[in-house]
Formats: sequence, structure tokens, C-alpha cells
Amino acid sequence: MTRIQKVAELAGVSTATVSRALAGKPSVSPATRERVERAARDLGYVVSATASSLASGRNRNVGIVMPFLNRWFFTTAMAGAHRVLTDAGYDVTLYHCEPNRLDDPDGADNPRRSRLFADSLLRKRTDGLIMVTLSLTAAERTSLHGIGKPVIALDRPQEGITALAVDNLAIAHTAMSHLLELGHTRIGFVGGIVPYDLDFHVPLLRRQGYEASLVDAGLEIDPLLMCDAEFTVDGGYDAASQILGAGEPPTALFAASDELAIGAHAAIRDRGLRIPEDVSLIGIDGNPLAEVFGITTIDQHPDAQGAAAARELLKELEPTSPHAAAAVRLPFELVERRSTARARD
Amino acid sequence: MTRIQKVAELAGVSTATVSRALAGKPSVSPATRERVERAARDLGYVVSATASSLASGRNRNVGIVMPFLNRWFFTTAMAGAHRVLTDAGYDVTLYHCEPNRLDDPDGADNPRRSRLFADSLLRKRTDGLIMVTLSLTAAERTSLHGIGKPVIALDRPQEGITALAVDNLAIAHTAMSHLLELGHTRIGFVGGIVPYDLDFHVPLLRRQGYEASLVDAGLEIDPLLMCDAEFTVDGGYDAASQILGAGEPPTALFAASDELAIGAHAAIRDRGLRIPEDVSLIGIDGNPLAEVFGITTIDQHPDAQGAAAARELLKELEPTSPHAAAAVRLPFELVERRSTARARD
DNA sequence: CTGAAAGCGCTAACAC
DNA sequence: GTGTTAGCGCTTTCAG
Repeated sequence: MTRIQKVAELAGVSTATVSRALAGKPSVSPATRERVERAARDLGYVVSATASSLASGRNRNVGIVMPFLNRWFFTTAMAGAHRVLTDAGYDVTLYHCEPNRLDDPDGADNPRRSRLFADSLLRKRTDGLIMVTLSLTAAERTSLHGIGKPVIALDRPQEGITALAVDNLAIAHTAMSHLLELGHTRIGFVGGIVPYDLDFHVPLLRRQGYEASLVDAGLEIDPLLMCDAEFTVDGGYDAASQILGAGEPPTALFAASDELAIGAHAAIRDRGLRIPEDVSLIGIDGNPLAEVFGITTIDQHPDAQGAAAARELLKELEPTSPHAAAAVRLPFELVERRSTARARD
Repeated sequence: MTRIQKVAELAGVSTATVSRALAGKPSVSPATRERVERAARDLGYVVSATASSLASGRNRNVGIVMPFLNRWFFTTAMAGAHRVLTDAGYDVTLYHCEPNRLDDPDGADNPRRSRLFADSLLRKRTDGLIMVTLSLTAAERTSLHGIGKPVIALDRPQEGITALAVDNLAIAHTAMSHLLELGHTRIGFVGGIVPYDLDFHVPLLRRQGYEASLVDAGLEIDPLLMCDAEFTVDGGYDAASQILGAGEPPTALFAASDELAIGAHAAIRDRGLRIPEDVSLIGIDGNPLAEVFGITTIDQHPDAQGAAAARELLKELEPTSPHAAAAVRLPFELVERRSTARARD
């Protein structure tokens, strides 16, 4: 492969000047820059990332760490971050952090995860890290701090780490307001639980939002109208079935995610009920699949969340460039579709 | 950060020996190795990936290039490859290769993609590449060859690149055989098209398999029973609706993917038809979502496909380790669920 | 089996 | 604005 020396020779300058010109440093005369760029192009020269990293201490590479590599929310957030980072000239190295099982909260028996924090993440390959919806143990946090590189956590506030998180209470409130404004008073809650990493953060906030909205509206909290499940379509089916079969049925269902809502959708129809005539249904996320079923949702723009996390990280990596100092807001919004309608009198 | 020198001092050996010991080279006495490992552990030393790369020429890093970063099939294949690679001690950097639009087949107006092939991929950051379901232009192939690193293509045979691909003809044949054995004679085809990169490879093979099966069974090919759509749920809905509304309706539908099948499922039910009593339905892929709807499918194990591609690449990266020389088979299989049943007489 | 020494390809002071 | 000169932190001949 062509090295910098060749380019220097062809352009008739020193390697230092080639380096400066190609890095876009200001201290290069236009004429020289032009000659260097031509020489580089003619030779098909591209700098060696490793050599550049070693010499400069900057990798132009950031790591994204995710608990799941093929679930919609995670990969969509990742894609958002990826685009911002590559547009800024960074490469992205993807790390998989296996969730700890509930019966092994410290990951004593999670070798892949141990290796990640003991080795992979410490190899100095990245300039910074984005951790998507991941809960770390104290030891892991210590390990991360040891590398002395910026870390941004997305959707999981944790001690000592800059975090971006959507306002889950407000999201739940928005969903409930929509239902309440349509005149519903018996509203069921298909809640989600996260069966790993002992993390009840998001599910808890959404449930709290549900209950608070009910109380604010002067309505009672009926335990028979609430049921939890994993954040999966199957879970939503079962939880909704249970709610619909117990006591006086609700006229509306609020599901803590779109996947749960899709499951609830099937459960409602399987009981011979119509949507929205008999039961209104709303979810959370913005999963395109919900659109196919006409399910009203609160879109939380996971791609934008990933992009925001990436921008936040870039801000720390390149303090020189001017960035808005304002706190990051992760927006969300109601998307009305045909699964919600006025309650019948 | 601790450097190799510190470890050498603590262990009372030279840096060369530390390097050898930690790399697992055989030419180190057990006693020395032991001392070095202890010293490294005590100091929390982890080698710098960049320094090691520069000195050795090996990155222990492979690139995965994908046209979509958040679609189930792609991310599932990626996850399969990721696991094999990280288990082998490699990091994975993820590249996004934007598909070329049909009105710009050479990507003249696709700056992100141009940059990928002109820069990112040439920075010598990786030891090899896995390209998932991606069609390259001649120029891109040339560019790739220039870097002189092994490349494995998954599910897209192309000139000059080692490729792994599932037998799409056989898959279609298996699906059709299932339907035919159930006594169906009017079978519709919800076909997929790929509206980018001018690539009609997979859709074409699946359609050919459909037609060939019909011919083999002595049945006629009825154009009214075939309709193409994008590989999306929406597309499946529309295509199925059209088939069900034209001429004498089929008693079974074969969809070229599970997403198409899910759309078809909704279309069938929306016309007041029952599954499988009125219409049988089969898809392709193994998408877990199809399971929720009870849709029979041909599972093609995308995770295993990704893993196979990764193993194939490792074989080229580490010719020393013993590997089976046998050609790679990508298996698939019929998964019967409740969407298919005997045709009524 | 181990050490000394020469780079890997580039960048960053420091001169001029 | 540009060249010279040290390294960045590690691996790898080459000796012994």
C-alpha cells in the first residue's frame, strides 16, 4: 500500500507537510495543499488508521455497546448514532454486552461480558463509548473510568456517567391524556418488565405515569386493570388477555411499548372485540410495525436518540467546534392512528 | 495507561518476552509465562490495539458492511457473525453501505457510499470484510481488491468475491411442496422485489422456484395469482389483496418473505377469510414475528448464515488452525404452524 | 528460551 | 509555511 513517503516525494514536500495538508490543518499554503492532494489522489493514498492513531493518540473511532444486536429499538438507535459519527469522520466499533441474568446480577458467570470489560473495551481502540440502554455493575463502571475516555449512556441514567434519557413519565402522561380526552375512564395498563440486569427503570416510570394520570383525573387505580409482561408481542397478548378477562373490561388499553400493543391488538381481536369501537389501544415507541396495524402510539424517535447521544459524545471529543451548550431534549410525540376513538357513552 | 515496559520491569524480563508470553507464543518457558501473566494482571495491563496492529500488521478487527442497520434479517445475520468473531478475539467495526438508487445505479450521487469505498474501507483498520447482501459496482469491487484483504459476501454471489448463499430455489421448492402435499392447486405468489442496487437475485430465484414447482406438479401458471411488492409488511398486504380480488381466488398463498406473509395475513383476514380454513399461508425467513401470527415458514437461520460467513473469513485470516475444507452449506427448514392446512375438496 | 534493537507509518513539537 | 527529528507502544527478526 502507498505510504505517506511516496506522496511526499511526488508532491515534492516533507511527510510532515503531507500529513498537515491531508488533515486539513490551516498552516499549509493553498498551492502546497493542492499539490499534496493531487499527489495523494493520483497514488490512491489513504492514511493508515492505526499509524495515525498511534502517533496522534486519536483513533477517530467510537464504540457502541449494546445488550441486543438485533432488536428494533436498539438497532434503530444505533443506526442514528452511526450516521452522525460516520458523517463526522469516525468509524464505529460495535460491542455486544450480554445482559446479566437475574440469578447472576454481578455477571460472575457471564464470560463474554467479563471479557468485554476486562479486555475488549480496554484495548484503546476507541475515543469514546456510547452505551445503549445498559446497566453496569459498580466494577464495570470502575473499569470504564479507568480508560479515561468519554462515555455517554443512552436511556439509562447511572452514577458517574453522562446520560441522555427520554422523559418516560411525560410519555406515559401524554398517552393517558389522549385516552382520557377521548372520554375513557376504564383504562387498562399492559406493562413491561425487563427480565435482566435488575433494571426496572423504564417500566416503572411508565407505570407511574399511568397511575399518576389516573389519580390526576380523579379515577381509581384498579389492580385488575393492570398486568405486566416482558416487552414482547407474546407478552402483550397474554397480559391483555388477562386484563380483558378479569372483572369489568376496560374501554381502552395503554401498552408500555408498541410490541406489547401489537400483542394486545391480537388479543383484543381474538376475543371478538373491535378496535377502536369496543376497545381503544395505544402503545409507545414509534415502531413501524405498529403502523401496519393502525395502532396509535407515542413516537420516541429512537434514531434521533442515538443521533443525540452521538452528538453529545462528539461534543466531548471535539471541544473546539462550537456546540450548543443547551441540555439535550429527547422529543416524543403522539401519533394518532385508527386504534383510538371516543369512548361510547 | 500501563505500558508493556512496566510489565517487563515487574516481571523482570524484556518487553519482547512480555509480548511473546501475552500473545501465547510457544517459545516461552512456563515459569516466565506465569510471572508475566501475574505482572500483567497486577498492573491491569491490556495491550494497545493500535500499537500492536502497527507493529504486527494484524488488526484483530473485521469489518461488517451492511445496507441496512436496523432490519431484522440483516442485524440477525450480523449478530451471528459478531459472536463468532468476538469469540475468536476479534473486534467488529460496522460500516453502513447505503444502497444505490435505481435512478443512480453507479452511485454517482451517493456521497456516503462513495466515501465508504474511497476512504473508510481503505484505512487498513480491518483484517477482512463481511458484506451482507450487498451488490457492488465494478469500481467498488476494484477498490476492495486493492486493499488485498479477504472479503466474504453473504447472500449475494459476485464476481471475484467468495460468497456464501442459501439455495433460494430449493427454499421456494420446499415451501411449494408443503402446499402441494396439502392438496392445494390454486396457489398464489406474493413476490418480493428489491427496489435498489438493481438486484433481482433473491426475488427472482424464489419466483422461479414457485413457477418450477407448479410446472413439476402439472399445474398452470396463472399471472392473476402472482403479484410483486417490496419486502415489507405493507407490500405484502397490498399484493395479497390484489391477488385475492382478481379472478378465482387461491386456496393458498406463498409469500417470498415473512414480512410479506404478515401483510398477507392481515389482508386475508380483512377480506373476511379465515386462515387456514379458507386460505393457507406460508412465508420465508424465520422471523420470530411470524410465530406470533402462527404463520408457517421456511426458516433460513440468518444468524447461522452470519456465523458461517464469519467462520469462512476466519479460515482465511488464520490458515494455520485446522478447518474443515468442506463447502459451507446454509441449512433451512420448514416450520409448520397453524397457517397451513389441507385444501378442502 | 530470552534480550537487543530496528522498525511499523504517521504526527507533533520544535526550528527556521 | 515547511522541514527535521523524535517518538507513539508494540512486535519481530537476529543473536546468543
